[in-house]
Amino acid sequence: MKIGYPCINRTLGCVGARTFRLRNYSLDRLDEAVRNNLECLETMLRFNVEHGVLFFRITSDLVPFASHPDVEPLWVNRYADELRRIGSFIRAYDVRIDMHPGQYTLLNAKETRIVENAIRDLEYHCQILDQMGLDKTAKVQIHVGGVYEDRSASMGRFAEAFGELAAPIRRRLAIENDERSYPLADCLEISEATGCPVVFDVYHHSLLNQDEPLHEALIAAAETWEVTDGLPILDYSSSLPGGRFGRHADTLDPEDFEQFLRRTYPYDFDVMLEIKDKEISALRAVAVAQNDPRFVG
DNA sequence: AATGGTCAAGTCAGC
DNA sequence: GCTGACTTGACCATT
Repeated sequence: MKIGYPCINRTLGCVGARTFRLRNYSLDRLDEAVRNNLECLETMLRFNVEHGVLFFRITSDLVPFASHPDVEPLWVNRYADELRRIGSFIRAYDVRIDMHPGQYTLLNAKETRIVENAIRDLEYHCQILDQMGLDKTAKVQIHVGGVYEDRSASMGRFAEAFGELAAPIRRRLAIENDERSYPLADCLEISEATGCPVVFDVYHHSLLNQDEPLHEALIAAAETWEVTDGLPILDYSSSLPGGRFGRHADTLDPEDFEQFLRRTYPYDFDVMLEIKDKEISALRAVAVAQNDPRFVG
């Protein structure tokens, strides 16, 4: 069990997701942003390794606008050396990596233009991981998408689009249960049809479920992972006290996390903490997990 | 230097 | 049919 956090580290001074407004786009600006982002990524990875955090989500903004038609042909191959070097570091310290494209990446959209954009976006994410020389345990996790007033047809469109993806993309994908449209049971059904592993989001599951007990849900999700996919990934967070539906907590509640570790014992997985204060919570989680025989840091 | 409006993209609820 | 929430960090124009 490795513990990780997504994309950003506020303890270190660097900004790892520098971007720019598209109207201000230039090759110089792109270079400046990407070189800065890669340097910061390396700094964050070093910090993580020093602190027992061996799981990390790389931001989708690593190369801003990477799947934009004007930008895409320029960036591929442009940063290959840097990506290879960072990849070597990741492999040397056996760091688990994932990426998580945003809400606009919809494989099951009805409009072909949207699906095409989604595929280009997935190509970008996979290119980054490929150029780092990472195997398929480095996952790109996405949500199933919209319901479009017909759940089963929309799940069918996802499975169909998935089947048509190029192999280098298909092998990296994982689907995650969400909190408003597709609960775990739907993801498992899609997984059955596609072979795509399921990232189990504990918090989403608490908001949208079919009353499965935690350990049952955990086992079912874990069974969708082949050995070559790596340890199952689990997204952990809790609700913001007093916050609106679905809001993530500002910081880790160590007692809640300790209870979570107890309740999931002895099942093994890598834990991504989706919590606002990022590395602060990750370090606290690492401290809590020190006594757990599953923990690797 | 600080502030607040705005930013590629889509869906869905609410009017 | 249209508008705004969703969620959220960073950019950038304005002061």
